[in-house]
Amino acid sequence: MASRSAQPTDEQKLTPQRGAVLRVIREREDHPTANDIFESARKHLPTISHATVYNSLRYLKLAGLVRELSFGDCASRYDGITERHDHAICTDCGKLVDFDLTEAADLMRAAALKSRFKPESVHLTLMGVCPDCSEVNGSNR
Amino acid sequence: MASRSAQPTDEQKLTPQRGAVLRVIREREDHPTANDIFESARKHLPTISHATVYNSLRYLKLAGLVRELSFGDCASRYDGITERHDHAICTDCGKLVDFDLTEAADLMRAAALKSRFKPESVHLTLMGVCPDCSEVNGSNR
DNA sequence: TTCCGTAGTTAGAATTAGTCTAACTCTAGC
DNA sequence: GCTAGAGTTAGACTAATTCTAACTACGGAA
Repeated sequence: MASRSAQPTDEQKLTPQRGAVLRVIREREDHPTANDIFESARKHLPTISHATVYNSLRYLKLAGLVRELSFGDCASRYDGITERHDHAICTDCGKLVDFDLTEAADLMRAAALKSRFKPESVHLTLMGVCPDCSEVNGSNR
Repeated sequence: MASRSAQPTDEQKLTPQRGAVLRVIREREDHPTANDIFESARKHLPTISHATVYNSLRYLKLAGLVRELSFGDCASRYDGITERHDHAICTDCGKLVDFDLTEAADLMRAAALKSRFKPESVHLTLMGVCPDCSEVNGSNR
């Protein structure tokens, strides 16, 4: 996120700290926790504090630049891909993989009908065994 | 422990503490957090400890008697309904509602294909506005 | 029956994630 | 230079969860 201070938009608010947080999330293809981000951001910006990382994450989330995910383990994870997509979690090694289910629109409609909610977004999580693990474990699973 | 020492099955392991935890989860139709469960279980079993509740929850989860859910707020929630079902979360009031999407089997197949995972279960979360909230807020939303 | 090992429970300490707060810094407008 | 506002910082605080070590109950072997 560079330079351009022409328009007084949200971009103006992308301080060095927020930029560093965003860069960390975008540079990693895994889904780091807030703490992972803190550690990595400190490499670029040694004085950045814990609270700033959380503030930045909240800001970036509101600005729609990152997405917050949460799975069983209490620590939120962050994802720089902001288009709608789904996740698969390996029950063996815990790996988290992105994929996109094109049926999502239909899905949301069906879910909204069933639940009688006014739909905003839908998110699907597949629990299963990832290709690596199922290969290692062979057929005994 | 309750009587019947006939079959040495899993049921043998349902100690009073675990029974109390299970009862609490089943008696409530909301989705209590571990702490809610701890508080309620203490009413039946005043000496039960925090760690025992967590141990029991882990045991019950492994035994397939309860399900753990997790949403943004760090505290896991527990659900006594063990049949597969989906959840809708109100973005306005935070209410969590169960529903069942019959398309789930197809869904899982499609998701497994896309992600190349060996599927075990699929879980769908609809974010949206619940009937109550959308009624209150009327059309200005 | 007594002893021993195992499983489960207990209390409380420790750890981890995340929030809060008050002081500090930077920048813009006066 | 002074002031206000936004953002940052360090560190205290809170809540969720796990760990640990001592204790208890119970079943099987001697």
